[in-house]
Amino acid sequence: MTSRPFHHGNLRAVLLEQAEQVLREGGVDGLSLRELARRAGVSHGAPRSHFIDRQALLDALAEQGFDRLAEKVGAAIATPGSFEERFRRVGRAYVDFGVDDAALMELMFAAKSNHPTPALEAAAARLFDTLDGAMPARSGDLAEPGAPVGPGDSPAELRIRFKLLFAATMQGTATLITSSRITRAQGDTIVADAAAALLASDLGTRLLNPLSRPR
Amino acid sequence: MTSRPFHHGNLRAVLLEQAEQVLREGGVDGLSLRELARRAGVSHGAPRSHFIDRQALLDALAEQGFDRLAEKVGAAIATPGSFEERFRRVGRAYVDFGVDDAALMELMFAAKSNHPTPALEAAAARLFDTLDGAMPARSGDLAEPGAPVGPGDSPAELRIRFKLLFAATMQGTATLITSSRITRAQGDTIVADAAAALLASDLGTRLLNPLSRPR
DNA sequence: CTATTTACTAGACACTGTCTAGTCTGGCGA
DNA sequence: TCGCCAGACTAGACAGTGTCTAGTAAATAG
Repeated sequence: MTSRPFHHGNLRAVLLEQAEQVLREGGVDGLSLRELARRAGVSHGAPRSHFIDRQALLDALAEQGFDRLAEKVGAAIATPGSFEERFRRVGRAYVDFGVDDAALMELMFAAKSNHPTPALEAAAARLFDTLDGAMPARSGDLAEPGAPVGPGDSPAELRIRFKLLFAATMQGTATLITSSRITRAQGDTIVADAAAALLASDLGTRLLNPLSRPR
Repeated sequence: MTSRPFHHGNLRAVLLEQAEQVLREGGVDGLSLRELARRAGVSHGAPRSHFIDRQALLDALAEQGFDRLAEKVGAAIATPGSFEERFRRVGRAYVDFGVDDAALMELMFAAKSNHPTPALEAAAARLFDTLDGAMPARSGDLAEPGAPVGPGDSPAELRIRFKLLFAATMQGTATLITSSRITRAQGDTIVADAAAALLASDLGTRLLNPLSRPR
C-alpha cells in the first residue's frame, strides 16, 4: 500500500459506510456527497465514478437497509417459540430497526416520483419474502380442495392479507415512534396487541386451522 | 389594489398555498424558498419575514396538514353506520389523505432531530384527539368499579391501546402504498381486515362490552 | 406629524449537486 | 513484453440553494 494510491480501491464501500454513519447522526439532509468525499480523502468529483447521482447513493443505502432488515427479521423468525411470541419478536425487530435507523427507514420507504431501481425493488421483495417465514405453515395451502373459497379468500390470498396487515402495523408503529407521536413503550404495546389481535382474528384462525371455514 | 404594492399583504398565506402545490408536484426536494418567492413575485429574501427557516415553512405546512387530516377524519366519523363501517371509513380517509398528499404526510411524520415546535405538537395532538371520536362510546369508562383491572387494563388505557393500534396500521398502510410496496387495492383490503380484526379482538370486545372481563 | 416596527429589496457568502476536460493507472489483448 | 484503453480519480466551472446583512419603503402607534 503506497502512501496515497491513486486508485482508492474500495471507495464505493467506504462511501456507503460513511454515509450510513452520517445518516444516523444528521439525517438525510445532513448527507452531502462532497462531505462524504472529504471524509474519504478523495476529490469532490470522485463519488461520481460509483454513484451517478446523489439519489443513486441513497438508493444503494436503501437497498443495503432492506437487506439488513431482512436479516434481522429472519433471525427473529428463526428462534423458536409460539406463533404469538414469534410475531412479537418479529414485530419488535422490525420496529426497533425502523426506530434506531430512522433516517435509513425513511429512505427505504420514501415516496419516489421517479421510476424505482430494479435492485431496490428486488431488495424490498426479499424483505417481504422473508416475512413469509413468520407466517403459519403452509398448511393453509392444503385446505380441503373444493372448499367454497370466495375471491380473495384462497389460502394464498389469506396469507398475503395477513402478512400485509402485520407489515403495515409494524411500519406505522415505527413511524409513530420516530416522529415522537408515541413512546417506545407504547410501540411495544402495539406490537403485542397486534400479534394477539391478528392471531385471534378471522384471518388468523382461518390460517391456523385450515378446516375452519368462513361463516 | 395598486399595480405592485410594496407590502404584499398576505405573502405568508400565498407562500403556504404555493408550497402545498409544489409539494404535491415535486416532493420536498423540489421545494425551494427562492422559487416560492419567485412564484409570489417577491424578492428571494422576502419569505424570511414570515418563516425564519426553510424548516419553519415545512413545519407550518405540516401543521396545516394535521388540521386538514383531522378535518377529514372528523367528517368520516360523523357519518352514521356500524362501528366496523365507521372504522373502515376513517381508515380509508386517513390512508387516502396520506397517499394523495404523500410528501405532506412525510413532512408530518418526519423524524425530527431538532426539538419540535409546540404549534406542530398541538396540531398533531388535535388529530389524535379527533381519532377518539371513532372509538366505542365511553361506556368502557363506566365498567363496574372494583373490577380487577391490571396495569394498562383500565378502560381509559384500553381505549388508548385500541386507538394507537388502529392509527399505526393506517399510518403504515399509507406508507406502504406511497412507497409502491403494495397497491391501493391491497391497502383497502388492509383497512377492512384491520377494522374487522380490531373489533373482534380481545381489546375490541372488552371496549364494546364493558361487562366482559379478561379471563 | 413623528417615531417605531414591520415587510420587503438587494447584495453577499458559503455550500451544494452536476457537468466537463484532463490525468493517472491497472490490466487486458496482441 | 508492450501498447493501449476503459475506468478511477482530479480540478475547475456553473447554476442553484439557504442564510445573513444592510438598507428602504410602508403601515402603524403615540
